[in-house]
Amino acid sequence: MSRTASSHTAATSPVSAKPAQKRVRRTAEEARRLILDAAEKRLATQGPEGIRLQDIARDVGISHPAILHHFESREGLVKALIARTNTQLREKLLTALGNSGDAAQDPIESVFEALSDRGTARLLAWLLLTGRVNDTSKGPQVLMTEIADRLHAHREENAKQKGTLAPDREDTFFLAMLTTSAAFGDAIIGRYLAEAAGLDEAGVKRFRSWFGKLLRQHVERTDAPAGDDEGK
Amino acid sequence: MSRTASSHTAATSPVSAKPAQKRVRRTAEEARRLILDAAEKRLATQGPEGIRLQDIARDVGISHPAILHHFESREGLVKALIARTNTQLREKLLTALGNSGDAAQDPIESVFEALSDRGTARLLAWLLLTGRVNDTSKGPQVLMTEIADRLHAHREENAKQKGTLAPDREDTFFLAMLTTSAAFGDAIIGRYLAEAAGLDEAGVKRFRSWFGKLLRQHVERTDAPAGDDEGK
DNA sequence: GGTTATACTGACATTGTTGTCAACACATGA
DNA sequence: TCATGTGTTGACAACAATGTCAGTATAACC
Repeated sequence: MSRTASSHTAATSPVSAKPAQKRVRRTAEEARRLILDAAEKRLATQGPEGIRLQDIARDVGISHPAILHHFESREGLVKALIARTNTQLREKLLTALGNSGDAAQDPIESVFEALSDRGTARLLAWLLLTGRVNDTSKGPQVLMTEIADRLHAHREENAKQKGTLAPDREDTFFLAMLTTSAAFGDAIIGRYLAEAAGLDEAGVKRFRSWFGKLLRQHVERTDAPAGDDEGK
Repeated sequence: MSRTASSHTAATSPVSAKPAQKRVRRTAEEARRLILDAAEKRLATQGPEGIRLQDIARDVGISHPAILHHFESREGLVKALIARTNTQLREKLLTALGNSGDAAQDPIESVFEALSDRGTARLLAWLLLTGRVNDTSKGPQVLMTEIADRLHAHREENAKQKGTLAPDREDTFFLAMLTTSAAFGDAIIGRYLAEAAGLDEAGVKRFRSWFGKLLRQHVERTDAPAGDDEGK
């Protein structure tokens, strides 16, 4: 209640010698970037409870009100982090899939790569688990449909060229769904599974190409002219 | 500092009329079960931040110190929850896979079923994301290897009966890893993916059997005598 | 050099959450 | 009916986390 407002101004008077007041001042953009980087790292390593303003502030080397200055609130920081992660993922995936000309040598591994890089999937998994996706941006699920659409167009074109039957649209969606699910699951439990199975890094890589090959074989067979065992 | 210890004992004296003190008293086991149920529900819907003693206590209809009485600390509650979830999952999976005689009609769907039931995978995903698995029990990754071992034994036996080549051990592990990863990922993002793809409940079911078929075809081809395109 | 805008800080308020403690109430058995 | 064990509670302590605020320091522009 009784506000002792004098404490601050009183302390400003030259009590002792502390004139070396070198304060770092960044541009707002730079500061936001650094804060988001630190938050992302904390989140990826420690989970949601790792996003604490004080800790992040210490990581960056600022005081925690500075974070509030740039992001309004903790929730604002989280939303900004979601937005940035989504756009980053989008760019990564789209360039990885669409840039390399036609067939995008191995889409599956690209997806895994993009998601495992920096723990993006872990981060997104958290956002999905806390149900904070519908709010800000459209989220990864929309990205998945975009990619599925591209893939399907590609398959249809191939079919037309070869004169074979166009594949079922749902089949392509299932492919995309499986890949996305597997990538997310891999981000969460992959580490433990590999460890339990006694796989080293090369083994994990083998697993991914095994998966890629599995899907490729499926596509080849499904898109083949003689769809003999399609019905069963 | 100065403890006003009198407040409580003083209030006990008959100030007004409140003799209707009906207090519910459960067995310790029952109380623990109810508390774990409530915690599980909170965790599945709201994430780790949803495990708050006060909230859980309100859900059960008790006071929060009662929880501490049964579980020592919040962390103790979490560990008990992990342990229970693991054993439940273990029982569910093992009965689903091993009980139905020989081939366990469709192991993949059983795994999905077991993991999606009650949000078990969501719960485990949390525990994995927060890195709280190595502590208490062995966790789902060990369970995966057990299942993989069973599956591999089954495949080897089949191969011996048919006189074909025994499949690569790693192939079976990859099958198990993919299934586990996909199931976990599905638990997290499956809802959103299905929504984005415009799938209803029947569509989700189709997806799962599509996946099951994909794996079955792979097994059939890999275990076939003529391994012609195995190398590529 | 002075003015302005704003990134930034220290101290504090506020709120929420875990954990402690003494006492209470219900069940069981003597 | 009394004694004992223990499930249960309200009040409080201790601590941590977010958010507020007045005021400071730095960069840019005049």
